[in-house]
Amino acid sequence: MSVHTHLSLQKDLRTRIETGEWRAGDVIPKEVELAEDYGCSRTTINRALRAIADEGLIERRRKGGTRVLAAPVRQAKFAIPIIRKQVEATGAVYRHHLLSKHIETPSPAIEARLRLKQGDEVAHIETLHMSDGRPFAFEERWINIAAVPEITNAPLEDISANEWLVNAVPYASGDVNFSAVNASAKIAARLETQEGQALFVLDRTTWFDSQSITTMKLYFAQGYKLHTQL
Amino acid sequence: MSVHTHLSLQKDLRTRIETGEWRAGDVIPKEVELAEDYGCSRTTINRALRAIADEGLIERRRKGGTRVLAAPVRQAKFAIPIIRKQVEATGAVYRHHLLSKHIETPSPAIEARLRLKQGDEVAHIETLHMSDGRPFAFEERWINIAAVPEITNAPLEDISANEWLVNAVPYASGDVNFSAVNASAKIAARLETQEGQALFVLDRTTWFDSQSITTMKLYFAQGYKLHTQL
DNA sequence: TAGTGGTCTAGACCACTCA
DNA sequence: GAGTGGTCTAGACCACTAT
Repeated sequence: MSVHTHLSLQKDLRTRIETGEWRAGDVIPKEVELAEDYGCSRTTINRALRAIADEGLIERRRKGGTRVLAAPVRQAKFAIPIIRKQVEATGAVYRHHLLSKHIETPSPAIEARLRLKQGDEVAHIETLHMSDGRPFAFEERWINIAAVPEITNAPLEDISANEWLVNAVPYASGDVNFSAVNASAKIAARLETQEGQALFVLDRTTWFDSQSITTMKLYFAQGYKLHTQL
Repeated sequence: MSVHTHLSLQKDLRTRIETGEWRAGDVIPKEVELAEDYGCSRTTINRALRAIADEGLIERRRKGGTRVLAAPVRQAKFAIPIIRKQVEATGAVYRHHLLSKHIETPSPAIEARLRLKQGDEVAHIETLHMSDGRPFAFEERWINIAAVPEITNAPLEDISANEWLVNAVPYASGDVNFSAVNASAKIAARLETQEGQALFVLDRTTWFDSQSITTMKLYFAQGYKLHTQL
């Protein structure tokens, strides 16, 4: 093994791009040449370049070579943890209150979001998530009973629907939207704020194996920020 | 080469986890065994497992083996493109208006955010981004002149500060926050909405080589959603 | 101390794509 | 048709860590 690892190579190659040695649009040397220059195997160079390409810094084409991209599309990554863990990560004590749970015929909007057949019923659940005794987020959720019939017997006083579902259907996929809304009177009361207060909202619909599981809206208390680094 | 590729292996291994053949907490077979089972080399198995580990589905430890994680931390990825491209991607026509540009002594808050020395000056720029003639986002930005002196001569009527900076300092890193705020009277007027309207805000500070470049707040017009898939 | 993943290597063949 | 990246292989040694 030479003195280079795929990580040190990544760092070095990235630097050569960032300092402008290789400018946007330039074709950088081919793998075989880089391998000779660095005195390592082509496999290792390849791994380093692949990592950089995944980040969007370069673009690679067979025969065309490897190009530095002009406007790297910045990708922000957010972790979407279970709410309990999100609260506990701040050092606060988590609790949740099950405010209501009904089995009902969904509104047309919910029926469409979950792509239900007519007559399918949903569990409609309202939960308040607390951090050190103060409201952290208000959750309104609808669950496709046909997909998860066990929900009707779940002990949602002890474990939040959020967490129960993650355990019951851990590897689901889904759509996520973030937006801002003015608090309605009802939601303002839940979150102990004023009607009209701007709230950060997470809107999520979850699927497993092309069957809809649940759709939910999570209204975070005033002042919440979603943070990440680039 | 066997019939397996690292991609087909990834898919197969993922399925075995998602269907519950390997449950949360289980240790799955070691690389050498999987290589024998699938009739491929350990290198290929390793690559497939590494990819799955990057997604947060499994956890790998030397000597400890590979474990299925209990609560996979879902990672949402968002692309953060140049605003012009974001608008144009919807098929709309993009334009921007430079509302103001001043060289000034920063407020203490901005000074702290950019970690400026006392006496350092900033360019304070206000821009309105338009989509098909309607307000799309209002941008308030402060630029560290010491870091990017060329900004004082940049033709910001023709190219938005957003885009100019991406070209001038393409490979910067930074912090990003998303939040919700009520529109002030001034911002409401810019975005042609009402005071108090909940707005989705992107708050970003950018660094290059541990020197601060710029900090900005981007207020999106009413109804904006940030979307992604899991 | 022993077992498992982390990584590197040299060589090979393949697949895409540019000219 | 030829050049470049994409990938696989077999073997090797290393680094971490569980027991």
